[in-house]
Amino acid sequence: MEEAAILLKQKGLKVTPQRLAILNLLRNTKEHPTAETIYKKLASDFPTMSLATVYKTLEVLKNIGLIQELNVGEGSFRYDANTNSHPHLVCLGCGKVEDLDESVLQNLIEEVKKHTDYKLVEQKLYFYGYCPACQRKLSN
Amino acid sequence: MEEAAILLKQKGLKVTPQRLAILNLLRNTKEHPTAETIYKKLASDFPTMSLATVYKTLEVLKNIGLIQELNVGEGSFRYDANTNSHPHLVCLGCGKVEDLDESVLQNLIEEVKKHTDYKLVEQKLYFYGYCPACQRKLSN
DNA sequence: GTGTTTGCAAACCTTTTGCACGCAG
DNA sequence: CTGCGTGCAAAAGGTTTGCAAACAC
Repeated sequence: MEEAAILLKQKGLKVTPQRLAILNLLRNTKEHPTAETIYKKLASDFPTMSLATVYKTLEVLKNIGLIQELNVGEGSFRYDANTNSHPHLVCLGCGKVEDLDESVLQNLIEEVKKHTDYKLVEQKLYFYGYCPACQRKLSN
Repeated sequence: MEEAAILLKQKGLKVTPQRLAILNLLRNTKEHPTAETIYKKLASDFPTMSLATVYKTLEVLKNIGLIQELNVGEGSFRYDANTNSHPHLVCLGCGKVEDLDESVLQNLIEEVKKHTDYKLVEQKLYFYGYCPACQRKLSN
């Protein structure tokens, strides 16, 4: 049985083709797609699947901690199978969303802890700028 | 003439009571209100003002850089007259949103710059946790 | 006076919900 | 078989838009 199916079963969820497809799609991409994007990408394999099912599935996967929801500030959510609340780097030129690593995150958290008496639980960190390729385009 | 009016005039905008009220409200609070909250707070002074006007005004103020829009991840935007893209601290207990200072921000940005070749322009940083008061409530 | 802004209602877009049918276990 | 999951359509919630009337300048 494939890994995604095992993960679902472990959490006591029924393993349906739609759930497998959505989870696998997220686990195999670095693109942080929206619900709409996921829906369209799977439309060819699951022509009858509704957008509501995508949303319901994302909700379930989020609740059991297999994926996380990102809010880059676009009016719709993006989803990520990397559930660390790691920092994201958003390119203002081409719109792509990349990850920054965990080690950077730890340093950022340390810095904030020094300056607050909040008990920190998680964080959503988005840095916006231009990726190397877009920087080159701009300088032309 | 009051400061808010001067700011509007400088940007070539008509100075209307609604605009003044919204801008002043934002400049005199640390609460990061939503459009809805602003609307309700001003309802007693401006009973005929519509929510659409609040939104249109916020859009205008945002475009000329007098306020910024925050997305804490609640499904609605919050607004802030502090236009530095400073980090925010969100209390998971009581929902309040506080600011972290500029000096912390500079350290955070330095750390990220060390690890990326993006040209950074701005950032949206939200740290979630429990404020001291909510920590006390939880431990009871 | 003229063009911008307001206020209302309707439209919009993403996300959520209710419910009958269908499939996984 | 039993109940959870799906698909459809309708609803919801926040935000945006179109347009006529009102107002700033």
